[in-house]
Amino acid sequence: MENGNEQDLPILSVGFLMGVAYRKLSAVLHHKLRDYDLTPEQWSVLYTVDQSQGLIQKEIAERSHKDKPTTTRILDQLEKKGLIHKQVGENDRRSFLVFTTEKGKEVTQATTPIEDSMTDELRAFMSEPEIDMLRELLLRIHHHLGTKQ
Amino acid sequence: MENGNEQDLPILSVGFLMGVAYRKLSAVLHHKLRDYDLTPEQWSVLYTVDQSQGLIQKEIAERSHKDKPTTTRILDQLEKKGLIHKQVGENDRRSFLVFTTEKGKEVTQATTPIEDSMTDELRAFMSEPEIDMLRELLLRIHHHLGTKQ
DNA sequence: GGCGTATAATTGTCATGACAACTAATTTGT
DNA sequence: ACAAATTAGTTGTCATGACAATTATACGCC
Repeated sequence: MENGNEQDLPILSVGFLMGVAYRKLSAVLHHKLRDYDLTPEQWSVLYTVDQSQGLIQKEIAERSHKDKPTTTRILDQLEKKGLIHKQVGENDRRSFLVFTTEKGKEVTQATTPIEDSMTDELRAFMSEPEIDMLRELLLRIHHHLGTKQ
Repeated sequence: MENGNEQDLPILSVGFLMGVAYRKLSAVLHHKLRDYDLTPEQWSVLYTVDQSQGLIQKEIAERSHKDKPTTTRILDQLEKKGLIHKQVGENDRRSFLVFTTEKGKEVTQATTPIEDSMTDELRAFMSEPEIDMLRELLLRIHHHLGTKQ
């Protein structure tokens, strides 16, 4: 039936367009990850942990751009799924060092190509320079709008 | 102290960069709207209703790119705040026509310049052609990745 | 005209994210 | 060395968004 997009997108501000585009990208990735019982955000945290074993949660939060409560909860879920484990820090008993389990390493290996394939989705309708430009503009927003975090 | 962004952004995929940029834009707009007790998403629905009085919820959902449950809940809040009111449809008693109240019209008038000013934030570090390009690329993602909705 | 299907809206559940408050451990300042 | 301030992490609440299921009404087909 193709709803047709008759009057489409009355609000054209960059912020709202970005919300729409972001949710579509997330939905596509979530769908691609369906066999692994991982959300896109869980994937990003798992990947971060896998790349740098033994980070403390604060560092994971910074690298995956989540606040501390969100990071705690996502790590809880990854732990429940047996993908990561924590180890109390020796120097600082307030913190935990986080590592991927064997299963976590396997899942990361299996899913990283899936995340990579997201760029291919974009290549279907964007040139390589356009993708680079988009990435650069998003990074610029990230670097200039940082009030907090 | 400026955390310094030492190792910054290990995940450089467009999807994750967009999530980060989107959350920053939302946070800035939310902050600008603080005096009006409106979230960015509530604002977008209020604005949509104000622009086209008498839409049914399904149409509001389409235009603001939210699903029906989300639209219901945001409208509930706008109604609780006295910014909109619903009216049972004459032709179709399943649906409601939604209108802004006087207060809703005033708030929309007062806040629309705030939303407009978001683009000025971007102009601080992006040229006008870059902003146009960004908007166009986001729209292209919107139009090409539409599995559903 | 009545039954089956489609549609508008609501409700419920879960994940994420923002924010505030809190606990426990560590560091600072004197 | 001890109190005050800082830091790591957790918990709670709320808004949003995705998804599934439900209710009530309307439509279509025979």
